[in-house]
Amino acid sequence: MTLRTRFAPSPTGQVHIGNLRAAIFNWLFTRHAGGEFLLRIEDTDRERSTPEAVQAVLNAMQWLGLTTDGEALYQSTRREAHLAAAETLLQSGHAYKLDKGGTGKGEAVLFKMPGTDMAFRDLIKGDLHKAAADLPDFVIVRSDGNPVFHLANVVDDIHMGITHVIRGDDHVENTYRHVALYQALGAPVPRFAHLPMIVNAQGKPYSKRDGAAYVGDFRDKGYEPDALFNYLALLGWNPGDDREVMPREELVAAFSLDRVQSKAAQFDFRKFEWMNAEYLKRLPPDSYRARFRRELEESKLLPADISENYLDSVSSLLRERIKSWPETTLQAGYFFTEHYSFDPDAVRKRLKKEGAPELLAALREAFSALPNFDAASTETALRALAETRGVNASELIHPLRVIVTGQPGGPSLFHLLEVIGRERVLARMARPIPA
RNA sequence: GUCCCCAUCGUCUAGAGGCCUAGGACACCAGGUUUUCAUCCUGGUAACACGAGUUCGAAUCUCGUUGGGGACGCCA
Repeated sequence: MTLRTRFAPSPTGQVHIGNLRAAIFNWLFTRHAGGEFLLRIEDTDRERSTPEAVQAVLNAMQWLGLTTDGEALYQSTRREAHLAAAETLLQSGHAYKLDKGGTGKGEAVLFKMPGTDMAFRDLIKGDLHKAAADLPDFVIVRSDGNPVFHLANVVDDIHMGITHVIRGDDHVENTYRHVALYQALGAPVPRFAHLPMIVNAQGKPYSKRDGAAYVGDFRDKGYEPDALFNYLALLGWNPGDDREVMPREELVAAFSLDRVQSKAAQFDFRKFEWMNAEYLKRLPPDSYRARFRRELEESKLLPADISENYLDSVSSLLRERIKSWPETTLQAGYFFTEHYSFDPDAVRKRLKKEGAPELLAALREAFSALPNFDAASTETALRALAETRGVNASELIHPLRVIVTGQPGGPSLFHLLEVIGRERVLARMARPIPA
């Protein structure tokens, strides 16, 4: 029998990282075992399910590289099968009709629990039990004729041949009902694994109030999908050794459910950002360049007539310093416009300093006399001037950086001067000190 | 309220009776490298919730306490 798992989101909004992690764990587990990973869209809640939300699920999975086997199954197309199962249960005496509480709305179909204590072995939490008294009968078909989640879920899992149900912690209590349904339907009971939740600093379920909570948030903020994947894989699971930055194949090879934590984990944004930076560093040069270009275009920083050479130079200067794309493009502005902004603190500290304007003027003079304007030449000239004036080189370096870039920090100064070029550098050095 | 689950540095975690004066990573602090910021290198602060028991020996096993979380829908 083929090992088969599924991700069964209900498309009622954006994809939450908790759900995403469930998908990731399912995927990792399945790929490790060489089984099949299926997608089922639980769109039976007509009120809340939307096509946009379905698309969000699909987009999220594609962005993260969560490949599925076969077509997605839409639960709304399975209504007849759900109802047929209810009929079967009615016939076999496992279910009965009841006007619960005398609503007058008609009769609902209730599933009759076995009336015995129940137990199942969770692949993550171990042996779980529940007393019969705590396992009441429950509705499987509403009085309006619509099947309820528990029924639909189990019937579809049987239909799809799901062997391992890996889902969120919040379904633990439902599992007894589900097990009873499988048994009453005469179907083999799958293995269950319940993932602990992702919580915020207060120990409550992580929500949008705690920061980026939806997959789309991470994509919009320019984070790397592989970094999110890796970080989430490590939230509640570890390979058993010290590895943390792990390529997809390594994650697949190392994954096992018995190393999944049974306690909730807190999403640590700082560690995630570190992970993201690790992935950025490892980006192959050509993908880095393509991404850099795209980011610039999207933030409207890129002039139409820019030369590929110039773009190349800028991207390699910024490359070694990037932590995130937004941060990078924020730093890139002054390479493409003369209307770059000035950091007020830097201006005050470096340009409004006594003697700075005069030193800058002298330096400008020295720069214009240079036969070549490469990094080595400007550095030599600057240090020579410092020597002559009897000041520390940094007395020239800092004001120079601020007047040319507007920023207190940045890439190697002499190299960026070379990239920007003599003409523009001299022009910038001659501009009045910003207020 | 009832039922269930959980409990190692601030955070993610290693640890399945002696290898633990508890290891790694992020964050933080200090020093070094650097023209700056970042990177990078070195070092440091920091945890077994508490109490009983079992044992020659407990972070690891048992019980209790406390704390936290989840589920209790004709939602999914």
